[in-house]
Amino acid sequence: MDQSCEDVKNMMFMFKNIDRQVTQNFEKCTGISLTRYEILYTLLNSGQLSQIELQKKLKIDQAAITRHLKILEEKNLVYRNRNKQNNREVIVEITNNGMAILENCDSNKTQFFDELFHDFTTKEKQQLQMMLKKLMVNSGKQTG
Amino acid sequence: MDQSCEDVKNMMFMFKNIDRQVTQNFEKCTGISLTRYEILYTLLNSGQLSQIELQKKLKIDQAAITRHLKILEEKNLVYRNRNKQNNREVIVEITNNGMAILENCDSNKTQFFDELFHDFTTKEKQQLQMMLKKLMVNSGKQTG
DNA sequence: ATATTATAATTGACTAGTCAATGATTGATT
DNA sequence: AATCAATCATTGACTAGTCAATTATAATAT
Repeated sequence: MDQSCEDVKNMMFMFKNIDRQVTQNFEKCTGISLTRYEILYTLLNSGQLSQIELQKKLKIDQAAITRHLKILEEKNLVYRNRNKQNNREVIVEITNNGMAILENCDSNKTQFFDELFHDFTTKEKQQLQMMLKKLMVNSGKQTG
Repeated sequence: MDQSCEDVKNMMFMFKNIDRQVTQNFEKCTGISLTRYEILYTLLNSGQLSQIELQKKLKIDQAAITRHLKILEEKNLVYRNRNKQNNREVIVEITNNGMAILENCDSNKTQFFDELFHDFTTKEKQQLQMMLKKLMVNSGKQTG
């Protein structure tokens, strides 16, 4: 296999491993999973959202959203109520408890991210960000 | 939350999504999962390996390795035999069938990767590779 | 008004990882 | 030689996603 292809494959391998490591470490460090953090954070910024809106923002399957929210609701971190105007929808909202959780893990999270990127310049971070955006678009196009 | 931290969080989010997309698309495109492709490819290049050696190269859990190999063995893509010199070890080797599979998916794979990086310059790819290596190291350090 | 279609959430069955416990074998210590 | 510790593979129970089928509701067309 030619070198360029080998390199790309290697990058995919690294993607997988970095994601796994980061996800694991984030939870150890902050006490909340990265996805559930993301859900709470999105709700904090956007206010009330239906599950489908949340799904579109987070780009994970609706089934996964439903299950996460069930757990977050059990822990009193979100409220869920049917939309009176459209009974198909469930409207989700963060609770005070949920906000407190976000605040609590904030300094851990910051430290965590700082460590991860400690040997990156600001410019490098920008470049990475830009390249990731391109890959998001390209990988999104490949099917559907 | 400050902007830099927000950006980093966003990158982690993109990591997750790119990995998911790529993994999914790769399998659709080539007919084999990226991890199992990686296992076969590693065996092709390294010859016989014990499961623990494979585990160290792929950096995924031993349990996952065992399960993948079981399936690959059922499909006659690898051989597995206890090491006579050390009966704790299982020695794994790719079969001719396994090599054929790798060859078959090769052009699909190449096209797949080309599409994914179609708007990247060679230099950008190199930079990305370098940054991913740094992130691998950094994320590996954060715990154990 | 009724039948059809579309949308939103849920559930079940699946894949691919994790960790922790277990079993078998080997190596080291006394 | 017998015990104790370490190593390797396996298994079971778990998390977090996927897809496909189901249910309930809303919107549309006849």
